[in-house]
Amino acid sequence: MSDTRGRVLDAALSCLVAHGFGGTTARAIAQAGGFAPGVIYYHFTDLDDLLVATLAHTCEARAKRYRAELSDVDRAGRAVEVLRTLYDEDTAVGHIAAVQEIYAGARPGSRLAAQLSLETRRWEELAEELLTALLRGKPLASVVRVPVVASAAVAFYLGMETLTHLDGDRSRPAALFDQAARIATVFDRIPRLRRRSS
Amino acid sequence: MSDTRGRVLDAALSCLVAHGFGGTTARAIAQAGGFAPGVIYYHFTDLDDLLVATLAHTCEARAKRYRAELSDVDRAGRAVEVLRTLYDEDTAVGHIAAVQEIYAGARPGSRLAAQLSLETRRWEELAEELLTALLRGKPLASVVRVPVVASAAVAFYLGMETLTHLDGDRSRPAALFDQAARIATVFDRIPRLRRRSS
Amino acid sequence: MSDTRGRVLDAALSCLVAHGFGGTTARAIAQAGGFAPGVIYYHFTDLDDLLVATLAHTCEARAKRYRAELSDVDRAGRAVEVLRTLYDEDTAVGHIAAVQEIYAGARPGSRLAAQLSLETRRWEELAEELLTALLRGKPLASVVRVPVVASAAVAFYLGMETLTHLDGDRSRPAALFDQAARIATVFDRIPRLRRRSS
Amino acid sequence: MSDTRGRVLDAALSCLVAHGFGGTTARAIAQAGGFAPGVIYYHFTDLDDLLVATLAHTCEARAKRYRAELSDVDRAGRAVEVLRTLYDEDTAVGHIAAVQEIYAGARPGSRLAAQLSLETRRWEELAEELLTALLRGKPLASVVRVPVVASAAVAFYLGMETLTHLDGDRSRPAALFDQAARIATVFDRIPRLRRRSS
DNA sequence: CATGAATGAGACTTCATTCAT
DNA sequence: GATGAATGAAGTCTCATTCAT
Repeated sequence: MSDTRGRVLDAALSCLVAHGFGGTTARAIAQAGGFAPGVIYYHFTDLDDLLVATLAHTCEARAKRYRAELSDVDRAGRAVEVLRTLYDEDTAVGHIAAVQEIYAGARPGSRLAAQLSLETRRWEELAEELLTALLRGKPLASVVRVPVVASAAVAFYLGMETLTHLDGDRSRPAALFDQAARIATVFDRIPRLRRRSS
Repeated sequence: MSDTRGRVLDAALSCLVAHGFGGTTARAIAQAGGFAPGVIYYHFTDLDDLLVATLAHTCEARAKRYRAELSDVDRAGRAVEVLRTLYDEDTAVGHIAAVQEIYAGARPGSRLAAQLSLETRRWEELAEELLTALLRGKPLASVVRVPVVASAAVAFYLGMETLTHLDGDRSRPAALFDQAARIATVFDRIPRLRRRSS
Repeated sequence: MSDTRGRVLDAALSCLVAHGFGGTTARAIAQAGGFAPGVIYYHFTDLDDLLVATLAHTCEARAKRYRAELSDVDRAGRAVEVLRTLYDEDTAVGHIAAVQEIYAGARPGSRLAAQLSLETRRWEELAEELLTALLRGKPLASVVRVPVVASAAVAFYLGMETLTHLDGDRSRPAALFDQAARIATVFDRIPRLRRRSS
Repeated sequence: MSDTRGRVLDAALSCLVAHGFGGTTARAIAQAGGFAPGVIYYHFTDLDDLLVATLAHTCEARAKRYRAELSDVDRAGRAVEVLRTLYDEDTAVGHIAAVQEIYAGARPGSRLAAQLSLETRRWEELAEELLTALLRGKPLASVVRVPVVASAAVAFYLGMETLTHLDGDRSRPAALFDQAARIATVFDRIPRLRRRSS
């Protein structure tokens, strides 16, 4: 059973973080992981294949974590708080930077793009769950299409990362979370309507 | 006089649209424009230089158009309507796809990244102007930090494009504009407070 | 009558000094002289032709100067003194650096190489004249083949320049002139034999 | 194990001889050695790096040979004789032509220039050893600064090669060795002074 | 399983030179 | 006489990928 496979995956992730999509070459990955370039092709079909696996790997781990922390959150204020923490974790482990690089570099139509669509869909589902919980019983619920707003949330998150990554200005997400907290407070003040159990 | 410079700019833009950032090589641009690769280097220092110029070129043209159409809009419903039209234009001329590719491909720290920051700032300013007009007199104004939300809007727009570009699903922006229209209607129903002229 | 031709010649020389043989491109010369690249091809067949002319131009000027200063020198001490001054002049006007670059860059068999042979021959002749004057009547004269030693002197001068140029160590020629002066003193102490006028 | 590295080194040397510094391109080297251009970059960082290695390689081999042959020579006549043989060897193996090309082509300030300075220093040291042995006990010793004359000898050797290389006139070195032999004979006739052992 | 040398296509860029104006 | 835009060949170097060991 190959432990090396995991090393390759890790090396690819850290290479993405350190050198970007364009700098994630077979040689660079091999050097980052301390193995020979040929190893990559033993465990993966080609670089695209490796990147697909890397993406799946990091997303799965992070999504599990998100779900664990958000499972019983139903107030916006608390949600923002938790998301801020999770976001900081993302940043710390490099997940964010790597995924953003993959989004940036993947060519439409490639296998990597397909996997990306799949992961995007998963994150949208997660957002839908949270949104549904937050909106339960709120009068605003009738005006909001949950899937659409969930999709908007994912898009926003990705875009914010692209900008932050580019200018390295880490105060941007901070300000955004602050603003979100402010709006969350207003939101949480809106009373829930009585409903039959659903 | 240099009409060719403009042809190079156009070729770069269409190449970005057709082959993405990674596919925008000197050769591909030359082929797209029907000139020799050397021409690029006669008019521009670098591919980077060309891309910077291309970005500035398309952004300037589009920003002018946005400003013209949005100058006297002060209701959200109308704003969404106009933005939808402008967005369709963006899509038609390729502006959007090209800019998104550049965002995706630019390496942090590069000259291109710097220009991108600059353009981002400009779009944020435009968003700020619009937001300020929309919020004037609204009770929500006190809870909203205009610059932060403007920045969020730009981020969202960029992220939406990244996703749309990747999976080619043009129904996403349509759904989002619909949702935005719906929220705009609610928003426009909130009455403005009386204010002293200002 | 073309004054521009002279400007091209000067530009080529200063370009040789500033950027070396390899950096002496048509564009670089044009920029150095403040004219369009096309001008070069109006006055000269090609770059090789220009370099040939440049070499001839600077050598002629310097050779005239050497001959003027050395015409009536017949003692080694004085010769070394004068040569040191002329060498400093060479350095100041860039003659030396330019010629050295041409020697370095010229391909055997090229027209430039042919011109170089010709100029070398001229400098050897000048050296022969000086050597003959210095050796007149000396007992050493019988052991010395003037043309051979003259050729050695030119070779030495060229080699010294190559080394000096490479490491930028201007103390080397200084030390060599000092040593030469020391040997010249010894040489001048050897009495001349009586001879019939010759 | 890398036998190919050696082939690349040899190819570079022969390419230098055959096509000169300017003609020693990656492609030309690859063709000369019968391998793909990419191989060069597998074994060396750079063309510069390869040239540095080539220089070191040939110089080391030759210097060892010089030292072996000259170790116990203390008379000028014999020295000239040995040097003439060594020179013929240099010519035969291409060492001389290659090194001369490198001297000619190296840009001041480059890594190659630095290596060249180093090698120059080594040849000067060798010359110093020989000169010291020849001058031991001679009255002339007091007027001669060994390091300076050693440096002059190296410069002369280099310059002679530049000239010979350019016009392909192999009679020049022959004449010079003849002249040197003649002077050596005179020199060897000067008696050594008595000295305390040292 | 793993290695690392080798390949060859292709990227960017520079340059001498030409030519219409 | 002079200009400067354009060309196309050639140069350096990188990289995904293969393959013998």
